[in-house]
Amino acid sequence: MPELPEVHTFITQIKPFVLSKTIKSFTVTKEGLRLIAPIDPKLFSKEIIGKQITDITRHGKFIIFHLNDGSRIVAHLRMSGRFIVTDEPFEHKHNRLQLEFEEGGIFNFIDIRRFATFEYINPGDNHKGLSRLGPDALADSFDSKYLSDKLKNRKKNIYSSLMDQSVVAGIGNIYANEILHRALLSPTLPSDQVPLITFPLIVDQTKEVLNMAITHKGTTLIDKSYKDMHGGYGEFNVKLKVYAREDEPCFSCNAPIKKIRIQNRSVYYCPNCQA
DNA sequence: AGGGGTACCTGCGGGC
DNA sequence: TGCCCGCAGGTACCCC
Repeated sequence: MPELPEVHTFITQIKPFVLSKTIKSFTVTKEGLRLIAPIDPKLFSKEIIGKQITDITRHGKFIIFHLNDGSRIVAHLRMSGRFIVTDEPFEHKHNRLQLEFEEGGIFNFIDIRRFATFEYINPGDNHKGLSRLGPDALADSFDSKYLSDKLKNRKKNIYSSLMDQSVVAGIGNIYANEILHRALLSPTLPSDQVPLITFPLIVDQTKEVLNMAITHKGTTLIDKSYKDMHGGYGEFNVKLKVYAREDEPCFSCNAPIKKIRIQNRSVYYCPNCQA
């Protein structure tokens, strides 16, 4: 499940094969239609063919392909999306859409569950999802003053606040669990009751966990749903301290890790360390 | 306004 | 073996 570090890894891996290349053709399968906007493949093609990809950036988990006329393609991998760039057509049951380049190479967007998105945005136009985002979790503007101001009147629990993309962009379930463990905070603590002195720790641990995960090319869980572009697995799972460790001993205090449900998601924490 | 619930999908593992 | 159920979870959108 791609969160910020996995998204970052995909961008880094495809950049050398995609940057400054010109789009020659666009194809989408019938099942891939629900990913794209505009949904008419002919219209989509018309908007992007002949344009050059000048940059690929990221805000939270959104991926932005910048085209040379100021237009953009905004993509989101959601739970199961991934990118693979190949020399030849890539046969895969869940290969939903492809961009072929004049200079050679094919960009493939694989997505088993078809929750991912791939949207063309005209120059100067807004993207709804992007415009709702708070600062990127790795941006300098995400600091303890920002976070404490943002949360001081929120009654919702701290776990939900960290997962709220309009508060901070890029944190998903796995890393929210890990960040709270390292900041010694109970996931159920109301945001407005987080001690002021703890905010620098939350911010520091957020950046440390995410940067560490980037170094390890992301997290691959037992179900192996995440692979990088070369089919490699992320290696951060060996560093996970609470996520998916129900009943296993806490590495700090040996107490069994507890699993609870918040907002219909599995949340893991040490009831002793994170009191 | 803001919070809660649910839909969107597919694969997989567990229980019977 | 096979079927059914629940789980995985990011975001949009509905409703109250």
